[in-house]
Amino acid sequence: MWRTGATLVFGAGLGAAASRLLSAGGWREEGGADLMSRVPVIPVPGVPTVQASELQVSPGSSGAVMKYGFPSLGNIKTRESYVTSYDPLTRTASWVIERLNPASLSGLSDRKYCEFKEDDSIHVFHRATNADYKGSGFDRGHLAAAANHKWSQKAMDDTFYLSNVAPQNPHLNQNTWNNLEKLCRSLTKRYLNVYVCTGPLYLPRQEADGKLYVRYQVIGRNHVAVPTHFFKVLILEQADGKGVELRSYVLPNEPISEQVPLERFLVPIETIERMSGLLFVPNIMKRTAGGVRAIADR
DNA sequence: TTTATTGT
Repeated sequence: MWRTGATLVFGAGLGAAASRLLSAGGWREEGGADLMSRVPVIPVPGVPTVQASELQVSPGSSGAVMKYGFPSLGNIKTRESYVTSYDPLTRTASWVIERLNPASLSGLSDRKYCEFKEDDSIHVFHRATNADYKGSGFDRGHLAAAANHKWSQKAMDDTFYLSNVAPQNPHLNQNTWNNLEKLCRSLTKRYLNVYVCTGPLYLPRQEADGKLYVRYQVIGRNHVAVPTHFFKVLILEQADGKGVELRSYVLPNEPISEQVPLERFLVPIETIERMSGLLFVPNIMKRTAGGVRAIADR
């Protein structure tokens, strides 16, 4: 069984497909086959590539990884393998962006040389520690995945900062979430670059009194927040230079049968933007001539 | 293969 026990309810204005996908009773999709025709894989025609000189929103030297802009502008950190925004309240990242291509995926780096470590750049009041996770029942789930950065041991090491980690259901992490990470890597065979933005979500649920509450567990002495869900936004650059495509996923932080196809978790990017407080599409539109075209349920 | 934790 993979459906959520709790009822998920979102605010007005969500796309029909999204509200159907996330409707009361959990994640069972009722739209049938035509749901897929109305959801994600968004073609973005127009400018195929953007020159580095056009980058203006990038604080620091985040470079090519941030080509499509920042989802938010607080607590930005740039590491060897990713750029991230840290949320001191939850003791985990708001989002992490990485760029995958065949070069980033190949190399001799090995996670056996890596250890999860505190992020000393974060104030000790707001920092997760390994002790927080120990015995919690949750995995230290990577946001930017280690195997995405075999090109450099330093790059792989940097994914082991606990600021790039969130408490994740072990079954989810080691099965369906792992499969989603593998899918991201396999897409580098068909696309020039795969930009991946990953983060936690803390979604409201309807409780017994009929009202909506955001409720999440916290673990350890530092009260590291356990996300209710995780998102992944993929920006896929076509190799022929014709433009980019978007795909965005939301998965509940609970066991999911591997029998459930990943397509079942596709959602319109606007759904993630509303739920997360982040913005992706304005950035992408700024970076492309044609903008985001024709999403049926937008 | 990659994702991990726990115990010795």
